[in-house]
Amino acid sequence: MTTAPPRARGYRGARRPTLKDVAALAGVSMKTVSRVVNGEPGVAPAKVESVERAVRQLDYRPNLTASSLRRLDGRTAAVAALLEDLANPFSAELHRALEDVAHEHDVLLFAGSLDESPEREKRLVRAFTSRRADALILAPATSDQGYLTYEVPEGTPIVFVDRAPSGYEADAVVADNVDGARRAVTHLIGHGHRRIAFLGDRTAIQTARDRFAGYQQALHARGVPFDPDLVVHGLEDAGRAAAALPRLMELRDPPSALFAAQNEITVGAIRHLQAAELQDRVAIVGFDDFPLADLLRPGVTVVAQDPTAIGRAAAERVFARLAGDSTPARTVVIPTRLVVRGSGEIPAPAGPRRP
Amino acid sequence: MTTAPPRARGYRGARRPTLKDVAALAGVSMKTVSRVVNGEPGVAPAKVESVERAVRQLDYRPNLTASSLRRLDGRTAAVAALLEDLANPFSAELHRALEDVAHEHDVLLFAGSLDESPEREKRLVRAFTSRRADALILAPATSDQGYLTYEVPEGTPIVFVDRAPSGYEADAVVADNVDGARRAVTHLIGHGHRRIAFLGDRTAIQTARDRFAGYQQALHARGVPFDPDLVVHGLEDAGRAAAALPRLMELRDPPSALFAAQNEITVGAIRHLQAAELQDRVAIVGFDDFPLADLLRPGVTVVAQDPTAIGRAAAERVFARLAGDSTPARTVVIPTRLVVRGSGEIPAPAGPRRP
DNA sequence: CTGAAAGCGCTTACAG
DNA sequence: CTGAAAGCGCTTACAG
Repeated sequence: MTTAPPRARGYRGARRPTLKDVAALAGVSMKTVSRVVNGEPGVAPAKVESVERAVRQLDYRPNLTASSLRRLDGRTAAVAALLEDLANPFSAELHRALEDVAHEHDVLLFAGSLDESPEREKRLVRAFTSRRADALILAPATSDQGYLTYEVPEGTPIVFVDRAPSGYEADAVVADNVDGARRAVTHLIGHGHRRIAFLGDRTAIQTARDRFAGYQQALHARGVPFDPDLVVHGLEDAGRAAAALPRLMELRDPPSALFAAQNEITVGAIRHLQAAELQDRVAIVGFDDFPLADLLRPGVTVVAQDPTAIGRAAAERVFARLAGDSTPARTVVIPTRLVVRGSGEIPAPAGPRRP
Repeated sequence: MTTAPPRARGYRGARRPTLKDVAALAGVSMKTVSRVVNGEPGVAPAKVESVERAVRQLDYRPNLTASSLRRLDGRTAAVAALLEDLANPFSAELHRALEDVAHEHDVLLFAGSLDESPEREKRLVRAFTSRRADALILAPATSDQGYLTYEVPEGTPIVFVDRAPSGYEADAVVADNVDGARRAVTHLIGHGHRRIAFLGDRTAIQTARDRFAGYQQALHARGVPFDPDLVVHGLEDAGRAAAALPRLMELRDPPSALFAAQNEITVGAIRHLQAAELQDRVAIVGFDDFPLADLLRPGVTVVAQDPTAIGRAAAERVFARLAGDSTPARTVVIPTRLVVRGSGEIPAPAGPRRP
């Protein structure tokens, strides 16, 4: 209990007043109070007045959980967002964009981090469903979301963000990962690099596989040989990314450029490059923008996703579905943008490598 | 509606099954199903078995909003966090820490950004209260929270984070803003600076005033004259902070050091220093750490708050109150930490200023 | 324009 | 160990 000072008015310490209490004080039926509280028309002005006075006097606040229980549509005006990690700037910006659109619709947001844990995803989906969230926005950690079929009622829209669904048909808003990665690597090739390392997250993650595919496609398109020694998967955080670099840089024929396929990986790689004083000699392009990328020296060239646009688009799909849109599931692809800042334009060292 | 494939089992397209449906299928009373679902002891094993079979067959999921409506304690197992801006790394980390503790208690989190808007704060407090959140965690945008007395029922704990309450008695978890600012400025004085600018947020914000007080105290303690020309308040974002610098640097007697009293302000100031190529000549210490502060050149010296510690402590207060702790409201002060990285150790230029 | 009765999906408070 | 009845705070579906 917080030790609040005694209340100046209204109920004090007693149970919260209910519709019934307001009705009794105003001398009308519960139904009339309900009409006034919900702004329904067709109530005599005098009764409206006396209900409003009673509401003020009692500090009455409607109980939305009770009203949603009885309402036919069962809406709770709450939507759940299940994202990768709310502390990561990508998820945080996405979350903020979702909040802004939800706020326009007077809808609140539940939020949860999945941390790449399929179990956590299932647990949270169930928790939000039990609380009757009106819709789910999901950046899945599972590789197959077939379980949603029996876990979530059909009336509850699900919109996937960042990662496309698998085993379940639903709207999705994703970045063009293959194309973005291709552009990043093509950019490096354009600056003369032929030894380009791939630094990626766990291959269980679809977007990680897509970015790897884009990397391979870019090499192939420009006739740059693919060398598995330059590929590192499974870099789950900045620390592991930094730790993976020494081995790469000590190869007989080390990479002259790095493609870091996720923001944490980019930061980890740069931390190592700076520690080894290689930041002006080894080129790097990252996938995902991050705050302050422009303030590092050199500035960090990235393929930027637009988490705000992704979030807004996802929220718009949610509210379209809630408004009754029953067209087939669609996937919205948000394009990426190459942001040139310096690190990606470091040229390959001149050498005998190219005939 | 998402266009899910036909369900393999359970209800399909029909309404969700209820306790009553399970009871009918299992051939027991609703009360028995309730007992099994809630893990209450004292049900014959055979009945447990047949209830569990019916639950699986129907894909029954209890409706938590209904159960919380009827329960005596009325708990919804949801807590609301009203923070400054979920996209700001400080709020995002704080939010994540809250989530982690809540998750340990099987409690979900509602989240909202206040954007320094008192109206938005009141609207969201009401929205969360209407949804019967079990507790509120609040980084207030209002200057007086007296309205909480009649807006939030006494049984609902409120814990303030980052900013202390005013006009309302409640637990709070805050950083030591005065002391942190004092240490930052003392550190700059220790490197010979006597012309130290203060770059602060709107003075309507208590923490902004506290940090300004710490700045003044440090000057006073070391006998450095206070010059109002070196003080800029009202810097609401990085852009305004950057835009405020030219005027300062063009003073007849410009500052040799900056104290940036918030992370966005620090970033804005650095953006200007880099653009003007002053980053190696003008010292800066920021309040609040931020990601990549160590990777800038020079590294950015900051007085770091610990948003994770603040969040954990706040969540712990919440769950202590929910568990029945009725001791007087307390304020937990989380100490700050000076993190030396280079920008704060740039010495004052030698000059005739000091006798 | 207004209200009495029933019911949303659960748990409580009993009685057996 | 089990269940029938009542009720949480609202809205629905009526009837007047």
